[in-house]
Amino acid sequence: MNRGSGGEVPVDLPRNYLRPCLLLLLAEGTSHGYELLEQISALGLDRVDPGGLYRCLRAMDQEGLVRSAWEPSTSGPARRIYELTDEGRGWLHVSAGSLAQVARSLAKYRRRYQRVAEQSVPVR
Amino acid sequence: MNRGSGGEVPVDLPRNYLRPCLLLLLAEGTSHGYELLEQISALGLDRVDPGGLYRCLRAMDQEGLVRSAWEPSTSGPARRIYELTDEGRGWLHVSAGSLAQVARSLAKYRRRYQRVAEQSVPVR
DNA sequence: CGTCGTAGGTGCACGATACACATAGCCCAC
DNA sequence: GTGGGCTATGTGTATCGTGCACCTACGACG
Repeated sequence: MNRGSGGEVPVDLPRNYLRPCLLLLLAEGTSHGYELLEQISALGLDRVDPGGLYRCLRAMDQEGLVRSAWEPSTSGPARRIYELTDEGRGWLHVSAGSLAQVARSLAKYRRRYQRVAEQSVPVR
Repeated sequence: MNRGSGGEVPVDLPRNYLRPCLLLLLAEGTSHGYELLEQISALGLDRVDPGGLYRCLRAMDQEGLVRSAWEPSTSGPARRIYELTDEGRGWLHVSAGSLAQVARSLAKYRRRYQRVAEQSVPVR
């Protein structure tokens, strides 16, 4: 629902989807922001805003979901590497359950949508 | 999310989920705000804010996705009944496709989550 | 030198959401 | 007939997530 032309409808992922995605990637192994930025597109997020990603990581750091440390690099700027904490792992489980609930809701929507779609767009 | 206590993780439905839900309900038949408010919980939305719902309906009215008319009532206050337009029906189809894409993304997340969950929470 | 790729970050504005509150009509009980 | 409850539709406002633009810094390469 972008202004004006009734054209493209963006994919409208769940709110806060970035957080569980980052937690999941960090559950697979420690990493740093730039790398996560590249990996995250594999989860359906597309054109992730780097600023938002770094902000999200720092927020989770302050909340204790992740731990961070600077890692100097010989070739290029230093990286801040992130590691999942136990609390973050707990949060990951909870939000995975929450996302499963969202998926159930979407399935319910789909079933109901298909009923009305059959009538307005009959099989050919 | 809620600052401080890593407590409740709300279900975080897709952004703008209200719109496609209302369009779907209206595709099943004309209705008015109050009734939609009661029906919408069946789609997974829970504790929907009435104000937001009415605002959403009026916005869709202005955008031409729905048509509205006042219907006087013998028992109780008048209702504004909403009817889906052709444009709204088109929007419904598009957003249903978009939601399907979200569902695919969530499925991808789930598969990947289960891989890491198997390791940290082994089967018992 | 400039510029490209890596890496991390801020500022700001907009839109969706959440929460509180307002209004008005009808009906029933007291 | 007054007060409260249900139906029905809204407004006002704060908050928060998101998107876009922009900035800094380091190393390497030509």
